[in-house]
Amino acid sequence: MKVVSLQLPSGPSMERLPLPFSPTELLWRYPLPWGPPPPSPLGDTKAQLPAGLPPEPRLWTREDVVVFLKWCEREFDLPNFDMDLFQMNGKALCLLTKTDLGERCPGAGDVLHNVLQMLVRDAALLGRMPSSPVTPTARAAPYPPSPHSHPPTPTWAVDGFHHFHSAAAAAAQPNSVTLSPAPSVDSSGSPQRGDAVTYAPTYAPSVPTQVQAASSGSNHSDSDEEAQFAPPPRSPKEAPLTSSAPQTHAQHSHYRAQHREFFPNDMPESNTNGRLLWDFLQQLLNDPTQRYTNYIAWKNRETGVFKIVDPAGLAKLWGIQKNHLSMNYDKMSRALRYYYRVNILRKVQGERHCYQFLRNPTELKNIKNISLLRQQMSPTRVVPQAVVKTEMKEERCEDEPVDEDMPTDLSITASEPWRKRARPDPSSVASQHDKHRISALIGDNLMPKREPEYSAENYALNLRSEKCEQ
DNA sequence: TACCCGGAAGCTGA
DNA sequence: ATCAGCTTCCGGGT
Repeated sequence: MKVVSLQLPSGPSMERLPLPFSPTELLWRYPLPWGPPPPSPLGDTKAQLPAGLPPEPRLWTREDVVVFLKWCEREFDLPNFDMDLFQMNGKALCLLTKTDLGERCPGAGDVLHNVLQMLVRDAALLGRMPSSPVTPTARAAPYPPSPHSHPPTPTWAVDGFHHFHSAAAAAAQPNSVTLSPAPSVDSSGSPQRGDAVTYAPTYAPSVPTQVQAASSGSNHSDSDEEAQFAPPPRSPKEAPLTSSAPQTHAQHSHYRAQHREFFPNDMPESNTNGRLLWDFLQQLLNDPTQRYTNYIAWKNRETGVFKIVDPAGLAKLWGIQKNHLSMNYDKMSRALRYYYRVNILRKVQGERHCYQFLRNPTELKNIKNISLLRQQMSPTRVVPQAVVKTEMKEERCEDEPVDEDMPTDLSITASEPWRKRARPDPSSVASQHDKHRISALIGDNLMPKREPEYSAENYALNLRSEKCEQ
């Protein structure tokens, strides 16, 4: 993997860790490595590690761990930890899962876990991405809105984020995307303001772009756009939010209250924290402040259709999220294509960089749970590839319901069976990819084949029903 | 040329 | 050790 020189916040700003944001909060705070970070609401005086504490938690001694925990108690208004349960060095501490931490410090495990994860990640980022000034560049113009763009459909207030965002707004909590602290209990997000297609033409770059490109050696599709990289889209409304949050103890407490509201201890594993690509995309798409619409934006939220506005930029974000800094759109799109076969996504034909979620966030969220049942489920119906190709030649339009007999075997081109591309002998294909076939089982089991639920229509329907459930 | 596709193998964290 | 979910690379089609 190529090492990228990225301009990351360094020095004091990195030591003043904006706790208790998640590891990936770094990304959301500093949405791009090639732009300076926005002011951190938590980043000032209070939220810095005690002096002398190494920034890399895994290097901490037992004493350091104690110092850290004491600091957390103060800083985040956490109940006092039982230090006997933390007789360990930093490395061991970092190996504790959220559940482990929750057992040791009920009510604060998730906070502690997130803090640790962020520290670890920050340390890793610092270690591998020395800052390197490069020539500032600026995007000449925002991505032109697609002529097919639909007007905003500000109706998706359907999930558990609803109250969170309200609270967050009340607390002037900026950057509330918080991919990782796990609001992705339901990753859909629920913007309180206008959403959907906003290609964010309002952003006026005011800071130099800092990028030393990962793509200098990576695949096509990066370099050209890279030369145009501008700072992340930031809607004007973000600025006041970002800058108006002095770091106070009360706000730590407030954050904590929100945090716990979102991540009650009895459901610590019910999210993917943006670690999964679909979740990552959903959270960017549903960012309440619409900061990522220069990267990815809904074209039609009701039907789950979205457009990757800046493929290279989005891929980089994803790469940062996953610590694969050589990520590019080619690779990321491969991951997206794997979602075809499990009917999470499909390509919108004829439109570049346009995809459609075939499942709403709640369904996606449930995939994880349902997967636990896969062994109890009936085996996958295997459809011979040749048959599928014959059966499904007709191209579907974007909003047309998917064929009820959508093939789901992984060896089958489920996403676009109308493609007439020559394929290897189906029998040989069928004997391959056992590993991925397991994934297909999960997908299959999620999708009763007689229910056309993966249609755009049903996507919207599900959204509405979710609203009702709220 | 960029996008798009899916096969194949490998990696990583749980 | 197993598995999910990618990541990486690739050859080929549009």
